[in-house]
Amino acid sequence: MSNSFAQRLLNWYDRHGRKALPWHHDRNAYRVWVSEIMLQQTQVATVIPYYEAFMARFPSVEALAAAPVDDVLSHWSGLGYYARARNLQKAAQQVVEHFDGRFPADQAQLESLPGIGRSTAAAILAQAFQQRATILDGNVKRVLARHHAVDGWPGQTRVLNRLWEHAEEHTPDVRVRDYTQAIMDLGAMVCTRSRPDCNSCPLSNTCTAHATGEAARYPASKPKKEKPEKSTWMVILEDPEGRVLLEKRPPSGIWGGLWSLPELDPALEAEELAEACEQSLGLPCLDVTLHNGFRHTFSHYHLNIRPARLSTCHPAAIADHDDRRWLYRDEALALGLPAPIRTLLAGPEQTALI
DNA sequence: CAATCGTGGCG
DNA sequence: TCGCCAAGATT
Repeated sequence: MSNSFAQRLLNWYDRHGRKALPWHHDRNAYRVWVSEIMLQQTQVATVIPYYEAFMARFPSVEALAAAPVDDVLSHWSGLGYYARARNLQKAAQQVVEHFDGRFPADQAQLESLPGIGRSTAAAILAQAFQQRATILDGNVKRVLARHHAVDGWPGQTRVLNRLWEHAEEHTPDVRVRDYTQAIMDLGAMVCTRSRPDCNSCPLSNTCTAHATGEAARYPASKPKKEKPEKSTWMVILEDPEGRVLLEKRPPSGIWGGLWSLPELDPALEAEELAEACEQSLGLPCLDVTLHNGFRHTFSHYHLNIRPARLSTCHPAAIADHDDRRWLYRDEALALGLPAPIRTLLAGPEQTALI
């Protein structure tokens, strides 16, 4: 099968593929696993600096399992999808406890670990254990949707199953590790979302979409729906020494497990902030300054953040607690904070009215 | 099955 | 400025 789909891809990979990414050296299951989790819905260039810092701090599955969860989250701060970080540590603890610190070379056992689904388990099998397994990420979906002219949005189960079938049938018995990297690289470098470079593609001869000049039409885009607008008050409560109050967010939901500024009811009027602050936080509010609001865009809604800086007297009335702490701003920035909160705490003071 | 979960880059 | 979406998994 010297001219098979897989073989053409491997020949292309030998010349053009990416072989020097940070998780490509000292390759073991732990390093591959961490990279795969970080790379979920996250671009390679974004991941690289996070990966380097994370591996320096947590060089082994044992180190990760034993670390304080806030430490793990702080290394994830800014990456998004924070359930990945919490699941990562849970899985590390399970690997240490149930598998004696060694990742199982088995699809079902890998999928039993939190945060590892079908594609990630396959990636670990192929990349770390060189075992035949089939991945299906965004790149592979795009390559296969074009090559086989698969109609419909890949978010639909029906379409997804068809893509999985194509992915399985192309997976070779030899050089699976390189093949897995190859098909992702082709999607990232040649079969790109916009302006695919079909002239450089080793698969164009057999590509159905290319034959009809419709490569750009695949895969079908997600049906669009309106994004709801939500609002919130984010309160910078500051004591005379410049310390600010942070609260640990509940483990699930947006920014789960991260620290953030206290939130107040979005229905409140600006004039009601002082009283609401005293009631919900139990501290006297001496002064209120409103700042420019800004909008943070999520994948499925927009959050209008209205910051207010409140001053209070010395906070000795409230001792630090597991989920409530007074911190200087540089200390706060060292915690796991959502990106908008980091901006708010680090940014210049703005005094314009909302 | 559809909704949820972040952020930054890019056209 | 804005919509789309990226090495998906979970509920």
